Amino acid sequence: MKGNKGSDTPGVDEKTMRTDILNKDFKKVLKEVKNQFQHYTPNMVRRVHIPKDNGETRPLGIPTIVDRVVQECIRSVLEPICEAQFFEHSYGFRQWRSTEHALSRVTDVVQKTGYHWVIEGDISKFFDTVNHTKLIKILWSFGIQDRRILMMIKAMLQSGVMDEIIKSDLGTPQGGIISPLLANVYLTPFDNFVTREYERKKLRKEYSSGQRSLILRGLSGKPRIKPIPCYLIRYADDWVVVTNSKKNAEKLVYKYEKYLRETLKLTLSITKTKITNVRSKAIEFLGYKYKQVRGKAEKGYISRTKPIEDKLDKKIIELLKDIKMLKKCKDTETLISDINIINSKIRGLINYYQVTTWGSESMKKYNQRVRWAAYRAIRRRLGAKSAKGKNKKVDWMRANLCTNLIELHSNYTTTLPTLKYKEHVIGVTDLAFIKFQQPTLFNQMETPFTKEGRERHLTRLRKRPKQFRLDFIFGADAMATRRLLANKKKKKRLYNFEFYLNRAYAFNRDKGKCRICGKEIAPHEIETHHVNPNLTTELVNRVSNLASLHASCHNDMHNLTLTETLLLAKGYTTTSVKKILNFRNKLAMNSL
DNA sequence: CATACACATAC
RNA sequence: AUUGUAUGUGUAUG
Ligand SMILES: Nc1ncnc2c1ncn2[C@H]1C[C@H](O)[C@@H](COP(=O)(O)OP(=O)(O)OP(=O)(O)O)O1
Repeated sequence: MKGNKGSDTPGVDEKTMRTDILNKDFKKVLKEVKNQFQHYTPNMVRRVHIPKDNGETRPLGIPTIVDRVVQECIRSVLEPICEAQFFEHSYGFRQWRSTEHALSRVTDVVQKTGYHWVIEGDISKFFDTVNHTKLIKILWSFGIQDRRILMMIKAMLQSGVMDEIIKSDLGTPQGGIISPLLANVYLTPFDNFVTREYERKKLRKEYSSGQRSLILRGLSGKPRIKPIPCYLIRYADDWVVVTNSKKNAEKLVYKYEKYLRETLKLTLSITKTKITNVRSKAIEFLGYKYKQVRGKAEKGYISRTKPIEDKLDKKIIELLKDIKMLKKCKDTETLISDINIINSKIRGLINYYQVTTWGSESMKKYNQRVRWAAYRAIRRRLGAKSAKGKNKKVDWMRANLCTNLIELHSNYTTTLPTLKYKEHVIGVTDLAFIKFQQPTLFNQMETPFTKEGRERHLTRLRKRPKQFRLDFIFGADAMATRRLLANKKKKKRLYNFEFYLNRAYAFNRDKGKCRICGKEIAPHEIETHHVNPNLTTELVNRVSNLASLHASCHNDMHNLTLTETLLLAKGYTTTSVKKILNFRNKLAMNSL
């Protein structure tokens, strides 16, 4: 939560993460949060309207920091329970799943089944129309039946909006920490409704299409109509169903609309819901366009994906505006840092669209405009003569000669607008440096909620597992924490809530070893030293200012009567002594 | 190897 | 000051 951009944006009270959690006393914070769980009365949410992409506005509901903490507590226990019951091809708001997975699922289904009639569904004002009582019932059906938890969730949902009179029993705040989880819970019955007749039944024989008899016999022996073949891919309230004919698509839309309206009290925007033959027209999903086109070989179709043009258009216009602002930079240093920001914006766009087969073609349309805008803006900033003569500061340089983004730029000899400053050659990166990456399907076994799933994840990313269970060593009831709390003569300013959090990260960084003697530290002897205790409250407890030590090493380091020779006599190695002296030096220097 | 902080995208 | 969940990239520090 503290890493969130909004952590210093208050709700209806004035409280922020920095002033009211991190800088506060550890025990006080714990107590305040625990108190919330006695009789939970959440604050109202603060209403802020932000512009949406389509010109309308989005009403945010910003909870107070304490309410965010409480919501996070509840989210973290509910999530594993819910996850086990979510639909496998729901990709929104879920760990380790992404838009890329959703997109590749769509193309994969279409390619392998040959079905090319697609329904694009859109639920109006989704978060704002979630029905509270229905939601609680669905949670119950998920097996979440603890009255206390359900009452707290109900309270969160009903805590009205500041400055708005009407208290309704509709909606979960856009901005609430549990809202995305609740949204997926709420649509799970819909997932089941869509998939239970066909997709779920066919799980074992995935994709084997069309060759079964038209009539199946149910248990009663009564002939049953063969279910309409259909596959659902959902991302939050945005969903796509792939089926085999226009007629069937129409039937399904009819059924789905009725179900959503009658059972979930949601409106399927009929005007926005479209039925498309992806062999003749593209669908739009998650910022991507997708259609099938004839392949080079006579028969068969291949997938083509690309960015939605007008969305990309808008982004590029924004980008060009930013680039033009470069000419207003105060000095060369801010110019460089602004170029880096421009570069990360360009990289961001490339990164999102590199999974599209036609991404490169789309980017090339804007390429030249962006390059020249950048060149002119930098030249304007530094004056016309900076682009003339032998040692031009502003110049076109080959990408592989730039000193920034080396890993990327070294693969290209395209010229880029560059700025030379000291030893650096800073290039404005190019939209055309987009390289198609085949989007991957989500591996259903790879989830953070099982031991095996976590292992698969680590091996795929070629990472090593975390060595320590930080919550065991540093949790509120852990030995190291109790010992610290028992220590009476500690300075309040240093030992605030942030310290309790960050000492765990420092310990992990130090690999559980003492920064003085290099030996492992057992849980009962961990102490965390402030390298420079005189920094401001915001800086003292940064991980970079903390060092994990043995309690004894820590003591000896602070005990100035122990001279170098006495330390050696005590059995410290020469390198350990050096480290002790180093720490002492830093303390002495900074206390001046 | 780790964390923290910028940017991007989806909803 | 524009909140949240998720994904991805880059830079910096040890
Ligand atoms: N920036 C955001 N912050 C918080 N929640 C968001 C944000 N963007 C989207 N959401 C959540 C709340 C939305 O109800 C839900 C679906 O988003 P979206 O389809 O874009 O709008 P919407 O369903 O609220 O209105 P509509 O589709 O009628 O325009 O995702």
